[in-house]
Amino acid sequence: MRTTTKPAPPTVDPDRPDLTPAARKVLETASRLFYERGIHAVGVDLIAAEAGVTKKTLYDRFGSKERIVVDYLATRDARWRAYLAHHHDDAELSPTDRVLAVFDASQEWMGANSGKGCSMVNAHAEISDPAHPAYAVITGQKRWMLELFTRLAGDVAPDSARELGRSLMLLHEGALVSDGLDVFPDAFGRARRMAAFLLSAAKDAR
Amino acid sequence: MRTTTKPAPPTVDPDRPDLTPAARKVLETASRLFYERGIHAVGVDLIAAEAGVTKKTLYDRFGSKERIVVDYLATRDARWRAYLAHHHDDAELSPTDRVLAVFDASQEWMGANSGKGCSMVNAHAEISDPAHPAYAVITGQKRWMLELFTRLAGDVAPDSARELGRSLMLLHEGALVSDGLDVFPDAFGRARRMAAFLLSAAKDAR
DNA sequence: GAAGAGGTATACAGATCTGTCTACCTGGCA
DNA sequence: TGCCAGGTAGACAGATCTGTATACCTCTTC
Repeated sequence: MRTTTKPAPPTVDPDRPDLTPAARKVLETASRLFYERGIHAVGVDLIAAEAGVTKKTLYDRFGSKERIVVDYLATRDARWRAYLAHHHDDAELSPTDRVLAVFDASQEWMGANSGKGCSMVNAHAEISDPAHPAYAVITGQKRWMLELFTRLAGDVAPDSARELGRSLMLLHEGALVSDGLDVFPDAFGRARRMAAFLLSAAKDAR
Repeated sequence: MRTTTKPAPPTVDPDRPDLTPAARKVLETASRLFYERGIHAVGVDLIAAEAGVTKKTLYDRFGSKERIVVDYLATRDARWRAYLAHHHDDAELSPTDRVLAVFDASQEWMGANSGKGCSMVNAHAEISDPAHPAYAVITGQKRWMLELFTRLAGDVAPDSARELGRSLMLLHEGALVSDGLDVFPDAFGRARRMAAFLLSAAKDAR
């Protein structure tokens, strides 16, 4: 990884108005199954059956399983970004609170989507070929998150934006995986407190 | 998860002297392929072919693919614990240095095993059934790591051992996944610095 | 009222996956 | 000498997987 190409904002519409009702049902069903059971463990027959749709319709709309996988990740990414934007628009927040709001949003998101961890990390575990079209979606989201944290950190302590951004990213990834493994409670609350500690230390060091 | 049963130390011998040479070759090959490509993406035919062994031998020794998966995770876990023990035995370290040595060991380990992240987390993404025998290996390792960090933290700041242990665990998980995703450099170095910061703050608060 | 988009139902092709079976070989050991 | 553990070689069974094909139905729209 670690290319020098730019952020890559071309995200899909989270509501997918381009899809027919049957196609939307397929994507929703596939997303749930992929997340709960893993990508390779879920076949197209199962997706079609659970979606209440014939396999022909599935292939007429998506063309291949690989395409459904890519759409699954891209749409979930788009929904997460929209979810996060909504959390940031909610009120006029201090720079520090805007950082902490990301951890709050993740906690709520994982609570709602009952957590098996990060779908991007999980997909990364199953996809070995960097040329796979899903790879760009996965790394794209992670780079977007890193840039988000770096930008938000810059509003708290401009001189250490890059350093702080990476540390916040590490905390967020740690909370995501810890929450999915469920080895100790309240991973996001903990990461949030640790983030607040880091931010206050960076502010004091000005 | 979050059972109340005890740690569960019954680990296998990392060198697996119980295996025949052909079986050891199978396990080594399977371990590499599972880690690089994912468990479901690798078939037993491929494992046998790459190991230079017939499929009959493979089934005579292991009985099922599931068993190879469990042995893959259990043996890797055992090797990691031995690797870590070796790092802790190396010299007489201060309590703080013993914590930081875990991050050093992980960095070296990932450097040698060229990282696609944590094999336990990756396996967790592919195994949905908690009754699967591999599940206990995965959660067992994570709980063991949490207890290790808690114990080591207790030697630095006894009053906050539990809290510190969880925070160190979160940092370590964050570094593992960040290293695997390769979205920013030197994740373990960063986690190590953050851990040192946390430990010094906990010591000052005594 | 013709056409086409978006469906259902179902069979099928071809590949791949886990697991089994028969037949044979080889070296160590009682 | 004979036995047996641990192999090789290779065919095969049965399930499952991705993807395609044929035939038909039902709206909406021009």
